[in-house]
Amino acid sequence: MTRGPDKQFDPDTALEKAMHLFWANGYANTGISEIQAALGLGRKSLYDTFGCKRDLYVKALEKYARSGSAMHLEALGGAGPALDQIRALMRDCAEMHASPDSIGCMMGVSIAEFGNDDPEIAGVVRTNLKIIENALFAAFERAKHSREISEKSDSRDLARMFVALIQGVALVGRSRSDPELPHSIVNAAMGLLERG
Amino acid sequence: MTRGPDKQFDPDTALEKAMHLFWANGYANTGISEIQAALGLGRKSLYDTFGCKRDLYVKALEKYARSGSAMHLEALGGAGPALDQIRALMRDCAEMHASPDSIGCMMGVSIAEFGNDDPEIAGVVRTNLKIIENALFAAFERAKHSREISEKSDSRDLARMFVALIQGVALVGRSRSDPELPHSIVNAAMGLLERG
DNA sequence: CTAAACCTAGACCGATCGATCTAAATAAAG
DNA sequence: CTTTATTTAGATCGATCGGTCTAGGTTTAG
Repeated sequence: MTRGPDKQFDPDTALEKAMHLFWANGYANTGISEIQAALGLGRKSLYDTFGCKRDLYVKALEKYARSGSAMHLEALGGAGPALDQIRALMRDCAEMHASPDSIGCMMGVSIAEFGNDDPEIAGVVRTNLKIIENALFAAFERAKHSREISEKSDSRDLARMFVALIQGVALVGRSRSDPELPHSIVNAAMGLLERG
Repeated sequence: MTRGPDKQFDPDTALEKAMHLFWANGYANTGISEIQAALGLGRKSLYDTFGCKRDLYVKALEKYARSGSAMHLEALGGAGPALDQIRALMRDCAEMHASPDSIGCMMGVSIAEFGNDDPEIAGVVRTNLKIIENALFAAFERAKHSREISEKSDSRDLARMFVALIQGVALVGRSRSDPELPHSIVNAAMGLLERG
């Protein structure tokens, strides 16, 4: 039997705002007060709902991983030519990180900040990257069988290379060096893939 | 006319140790006390020699950039088949980041932590990545003219893609996911390059 | 010797951090 | 109504941070 009002805020919306803060600024450079202000919550509500700062970060990272995985799986999952799907995915990636609003990829930011120090965080990142690698692997296998790419290609290696490329694109996007960079990178990769 | 003893420590050696700390742990997660302990210096000597923490970080980042640029320019600068030089460079990169001791690339770590917030830091990173891109560009141009790679290749795009790949390899190296990943990534890239 | 420059060791300061706690307001259940 | 749970606001705590400062030791120049 519950008494009193339900939560007057949506925990999932709040978590998403926290996710964006951690994503943009990293863990150490995001203060609890900053999170509190952005979420419009009292300190007690924050701790009651999400636990300590690190727990909140893990929840935010898991949320990012879920939405990222879903996005990649959707892009690579349907019917139709696999190479087209891969190309579309990479072009979207380039487009996103060519924007002056790009803040990179939270997976990459998390790796940079935590490396392998925190086992749970490292596990979330590894699992997510592996999911994307496997989705790309399946797509490359389909592309190979339908002769869209060379049969001499190693789909596992290609999948891993494209995961690395996505991380590279996100990184140069975060650095805001030159909006042309992401497009150059993807152009080169797709050109090689289509000719090789 | 100087009086008293010369510095009883080598500033360059000390800077290199600080560089490794920042490289491994990032800026925010490296404390002055930690640096002081690693360098074996008194706090006063530290501040007299290198200024505040951020100035020390910039000096460390510049040192990293110098040595990294030199390494890449040396690998790509000599005579001989350009494609072989590129392959050797990438294999070395994979080897380095396949090690369980890999801590990734300080450029990538710096981008993840600072993004575009600190203009001076962003400038150092951008300059360094541009130097490497240009060295790769020259190598790809040579490879193209000597028919080592397809004439249809865009050397500028390829150079940028390989910079992104290097950053991607370094990132997965820092995450210590799987020692095979860096080799897979480089195998795929070199395979595409040699066939495309 | 004295004087000056550099060193280490460590106290110290103000600010900020994450986290806890209290108090008052609010809203739903009975 | 009362009761209970949740809310926001904000005081507060101990720890840690970057940075400054003082004290005392050491080495070199004159």
